[in-house]
Amino acid sequence: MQRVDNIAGLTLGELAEQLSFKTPQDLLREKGWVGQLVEAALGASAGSKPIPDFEYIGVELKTLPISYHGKPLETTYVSVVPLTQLTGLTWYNSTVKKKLSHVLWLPILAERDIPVVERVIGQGFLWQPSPVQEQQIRRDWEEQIELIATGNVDQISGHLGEVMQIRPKAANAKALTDAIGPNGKCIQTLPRGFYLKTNFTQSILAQEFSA
DNA sequence: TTGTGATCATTA
DNA sequence: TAATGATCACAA
Repeated sequence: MQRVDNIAGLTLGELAEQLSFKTPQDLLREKGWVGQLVEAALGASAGSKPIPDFEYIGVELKTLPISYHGKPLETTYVSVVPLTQLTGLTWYNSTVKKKLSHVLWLPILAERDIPVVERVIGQGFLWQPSPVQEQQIRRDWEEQIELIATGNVDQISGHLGEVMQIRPKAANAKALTDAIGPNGKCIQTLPRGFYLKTNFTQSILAQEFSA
């Protein structure tokens, strides 16, 4: 958290310079650049391993792009959605519960008209879901996992879910993976991810900064 | 191919 | 203009 406090208020350009990162003109081709930068700054065990960013303390790091008014500009990716081998899968052993059990949120003032180099790092904070918040996420998870388990993955769209939705998460629309189809047969479908809706992350920010 | 980091950009 | 569906880079 000392590191978090130390980078609060810095622009992405300033932090990039400190770490010898080259700031891109835009994020068109480097959508994960900001996340990689703050991982390096905060000492997260980088890489694409399926473990928490800070594996020894079980904390997940999430940057959160916000508008001038402090509203989240994007949904927040949580994890890949399991589409097969769902037997025995419960909320309690789900990747979503694990990932969201402890999160370090790092707001970034990232309005689209601000050049990447001038975007400002906000005050990061640790968060754990309240009982109510966990119930909201759990309901969305169980409802949508049920659809997948019963072979109705293709009926899922981003409209579902009160606070967490399922959307494509793939290299492109041609990427396919195995899933359960009607009649229990194996079908090919787009890989999906769980995303926290902006209304939910906004409430987390409100909870943190209103107090 | 799947998982990590996400944002882009068209649609509703 | 917000939200959904599409997409980008890199590592293992």
